[in-house]
Formats: sequence, structure tokens, C-alpha cells
Amino acid sequence: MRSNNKREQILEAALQVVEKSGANHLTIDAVAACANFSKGGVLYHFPSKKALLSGMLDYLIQANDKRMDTLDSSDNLLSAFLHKENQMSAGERRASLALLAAAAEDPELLAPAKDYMKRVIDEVSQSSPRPMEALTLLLAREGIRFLDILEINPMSNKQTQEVVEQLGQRAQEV
Amino acid sequence: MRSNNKREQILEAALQVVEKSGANHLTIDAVAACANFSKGGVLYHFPSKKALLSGMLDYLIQANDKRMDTLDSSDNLLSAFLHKENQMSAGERRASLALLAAAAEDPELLAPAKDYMKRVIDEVSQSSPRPMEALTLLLAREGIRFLDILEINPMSNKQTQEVVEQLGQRAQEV
DNA sequence: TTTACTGTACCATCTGGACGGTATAGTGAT
DNA sequence: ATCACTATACCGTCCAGATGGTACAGTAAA
Repeated sequence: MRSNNKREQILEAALQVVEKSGANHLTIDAVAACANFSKGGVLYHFPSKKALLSGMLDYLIQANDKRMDTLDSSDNLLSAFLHKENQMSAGERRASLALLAAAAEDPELLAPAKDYMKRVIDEVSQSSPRPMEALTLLLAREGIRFLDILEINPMSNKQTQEVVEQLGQRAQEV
Repeated sequence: MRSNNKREQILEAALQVVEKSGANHLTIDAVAACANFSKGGVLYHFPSKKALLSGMLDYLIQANDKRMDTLDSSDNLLSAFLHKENQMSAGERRASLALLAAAAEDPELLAPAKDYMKRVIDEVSQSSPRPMEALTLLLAREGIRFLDILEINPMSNKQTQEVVEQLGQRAQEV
């Protein structure tokens, strides 16, 4: 569907706006300008700002789900998950900003994200013989992700990658 | 000084607003109403909205620093740090919302938070014979904190506490 | 003809912040 | 002790601009 394509264009623009200016300055006007749409065009696809934010969150969750579906079954679940997360495209990584934007506008918008986290944590815990260890590794990866989202990760790229790789290795033994 | 007291009153109100309505709805008016000040009164203490957000972040960082200063020296650094974090008051925990509010308004406001994270990570890494393990545990704790800030932590209080305690135990051996 | 927009105009509301004013407590000279 | 003045700590009002959203007329492709 072409509309899907256009929707993604708008969502991508919205994420860029958040990245550049902070979630507070995510305005319909700004998104329209960034996506080369008219304001009416944006409102055609997303009838309100909340709808736009919901869309951004869905986009993030769906991207993650897609990764989960194609997990490498030769690895265990956590290991494969961490590995896939490392392969995220810049766009997918930026999609995490949807969390910030939604939290800024209305915390209730985050309910789907909470459900998603629940699924991930449950699946990872249940698929491992050492659930605590698996959970710890997963949480550490999430910690890094949040530091990156907020751009307050003080580690160098190299150092970050070392940590992430080490998490992946330990995940294989769990 | 009494002014310090009033400043804190305003900061506390600001955090309450963010907690209730999301970072986007942190307005000087809302803060004033919540703190039982007039708008002019708030602007007297914080000459601009950015100054208010800076103040919120300082508040958070100072509270953390204060905890760091009083660390129990019979434990190792990480273990003591995690233990202190568990003892945070509700107000101190809510102060983490300053991160959200600042990120929403202008990501550059988070520079001090990044510096703080750098200090913590460096100190914890350097004080441990197994820096990687220590870093992992610290990151896992941060992961939980961020999930709590965004209110997307799907674990029950009990389960969360179990994980946190387990992190603390492992920290003692590191 | 329907779908998917563009473009313009418009409105009500919100927001940051400037500004003038007020009350109170001091301070220092006379 | 009185007067003149200053500093602190606010209050209440006003305004220009931003913002979400509506309405509507037009257009170009499928």
C-alpha cells in the first residue's frame, strides 16, 4: 500500500524532529515541514497529535516484533535478541525516541510499550534455565539503550560496543 | 537560607507536574499553581523555563552526589551505590523525572547528567577488580530505573525488588 | 468518482516572559 | 528616632507568538 509508505515518511520525519529539537517541539507543523507535507496532509494520516504519537509507538514496537520473528533459532532467545538489537538500523534505533515523545505528551500513551516489555521479559525469563541471569543481561542492554536515547551515554562507541558484545557472549551461556 | 527552601518547594512542584501530566505540560503556570505561587514568583526564583529545568537536573544530581558521599566504606563502591539507590526516598526517585523533562525541552540540558554518568561509570569501573561485571550490574540497575521513570516496568514490585536485591548481592562479590 | 492529498484561512487556547506594582525588612546617615 | 533608600520576595496583568485543530476549495492520479 502506498499509504503505508507515506505514513512511514511522516513517522520518520516526526522522529527526526524529536531527535533535533526535543520531544517538546514535536509539533504537527514541524513534522509537516520536515516530511514535505502540508499540515492538512499530516492530519489526513494522523487525525490528531495523539494519533501520531500512537503511530510512532506502534512503529517502534512493530519494528522490534519483526526482529523477534526472524530470530536465529540456533541461538537461545536472549542471545538472538541481543544480537538482533545490535543490528538495528539507524532509523530503527531512532524509533526509540518515540518513547520519549510519548512520555512527554501523555504517559498513558506508553501502555502498549509496557505490554511489549512484559512480553519480552516473560519470554526471555521463561526460555532460560537461569532466568535471573538472563534478566540481568537484558536489563543491562536496556540501560544502554536508554542512555543512548537520552544521549547521556558517557562511554565511547568502542567501549559501548565492548560491553554490548560481552553481554551477547554471556547470553549464549544462559 | 529560606530561599533555598522555597526553591525546593518549586522544584518539588515541578516534578509533581511532570509526574501527573507528562513533561510536555510542565509550564510555569502549572508549576506556580502546584506550588501555590504566582507565575511571577516562580520566575523570580528561576528566570526562565530552561533555568527551572537546569535547577531540576541539579537537584537530581546533587541528591545522587549526596548519596555517593555518604557511602558505606565497608562495602565496595558499587555495592554501596546500589544499596543507597534502593534507599532513595519517593521524592528523590521522582527527581529522576527531571531527566525526562529536560530531554523533552532541549536535549542539550542533559549535558550535566552525562558528566555525572561518566563519573559514576568511571568510579565504579576503576574500583572493581572485574570492571565488566561491575558495569553490567550498574547498567542493569539503570535499566530498571529508566523503566520506572517511564512507568513501563512490567515487573511487579516484588519481582523488581528481587532483581534489585540480587544485583546488590552480586555487587558484593565484585 | 474516489482517494489522497495541497494550500489557505481561520480560531481558541496556551505559553513564556516582560512589566509594573506591593509588602516587608533591613541599613545607614542624620 | 526618623527619614531615605535598597534588597528581597513576591503578585497580577498583559501580550506576542506558538499550537492543535477545523473548514473548505482545489487538484491530480487511479
